[in-house]
Amino acid sequence: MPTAPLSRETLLPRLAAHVLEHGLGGASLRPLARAAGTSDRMLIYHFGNKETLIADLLGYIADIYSAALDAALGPQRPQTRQECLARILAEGRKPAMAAFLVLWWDIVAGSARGLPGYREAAHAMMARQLAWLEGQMPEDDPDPSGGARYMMTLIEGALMLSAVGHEDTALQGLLASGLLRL
Amino acid sequence: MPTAPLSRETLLPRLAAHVLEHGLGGASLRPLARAAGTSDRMLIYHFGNKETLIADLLGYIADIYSAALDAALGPQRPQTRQECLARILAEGRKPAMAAFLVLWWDIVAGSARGLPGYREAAHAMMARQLAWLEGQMPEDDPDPSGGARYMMTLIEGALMLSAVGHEDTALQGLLASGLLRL
DNA sequence: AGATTGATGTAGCGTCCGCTACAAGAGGAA
DNA sequence: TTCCTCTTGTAGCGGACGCTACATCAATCT
Repeated sequence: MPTAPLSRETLLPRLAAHVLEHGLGGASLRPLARAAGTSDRMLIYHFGNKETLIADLLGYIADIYSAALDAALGPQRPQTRQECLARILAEGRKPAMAAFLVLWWDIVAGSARGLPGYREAAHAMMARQLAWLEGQMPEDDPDPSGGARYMMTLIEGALMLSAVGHEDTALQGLLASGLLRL
Repeated sequence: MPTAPLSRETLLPRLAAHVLEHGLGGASLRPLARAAGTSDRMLIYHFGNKETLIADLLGYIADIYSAALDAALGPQRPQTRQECLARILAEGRKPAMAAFLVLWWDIVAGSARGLPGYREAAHAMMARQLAWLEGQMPEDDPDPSGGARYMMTLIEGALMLSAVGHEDTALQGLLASGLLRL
């Protein structure tokens, strides 16, 4: 049985799985290497240094996030903004999304602090989500661009409030917006 | 000249200043101690262990955040939701707020990940901000409670988008909400 | 006075960190 | 064959980490 060749491309999926589970903050070379079935020595060999590894990893995670959004596209568009929001909230409640969200706040924090690679990855992921959301807007919506950005702002605010235990505040905020019906 | 006595109370302000500048992620005992004019040995002596130190520090930061909000209360309430939002955005653009915001995303990330003390501090800070916002709602507002939560959700979403370089998306989202006029 | 307690310094433990030096094997090129 | 390059293993460097052992000194209490 030949051992699979190791390269950036074969390593990144396993590294991504590890940070999705354990976060970016405490991600150090030796645990990452163990999760990827190799050694810290080889991670440095393939990526040059840890900073590049993390930047590449963030780029890869942005890519698989895009792919997940593509896969989530339903066959037909919602007919109202309310329906659109309901779909998105349902999407965000999927269990696979939970790990992603925890990692997401790591990325936002790194972006706000200016860590190399974080802002680019976060920006790309949001841009992708915005494009996806625009594609999900009702066909007869009077202002799909503004509407998508409005919903985006609301959704991200609700997610943040939920992350700090203010699910109720988020829920009432969405209700008061008129975009959510119980 | 007698040296100032060291205690949790005298240490916390200096520790808070340090994490406001350097973040929570890389906060380790020796740099924290240097910033507070003492030794790692004494930090452990006063707080027991690092986890308790961070939890106490987060609580203290939540307190000074509350005090900052109190100080920001204007003499008279705004008369419309638009004016209310404009005030809050102006508040958030103050330079002192910038360091706070960077730290805030650290706290949100820790809260999402379940680190001890983070969720409590984040929840308290959001609760305080929500109360402040309710007090800022126009006196004749038809639904101050729901309106405050709605604006809160929008504002936090806009802050997050700004943190990842999507200031334009946030701006257009707020414009599309009708709560912001240029 | 003698004993007790609290606050602090010095030194160091064991562990993890990112990274490197060095050697060795495998496979292709001359 | 003889190189040479790519890939990998082993070992370890210097430093930071959280934390502890131990001693000291001043203040307080009996």
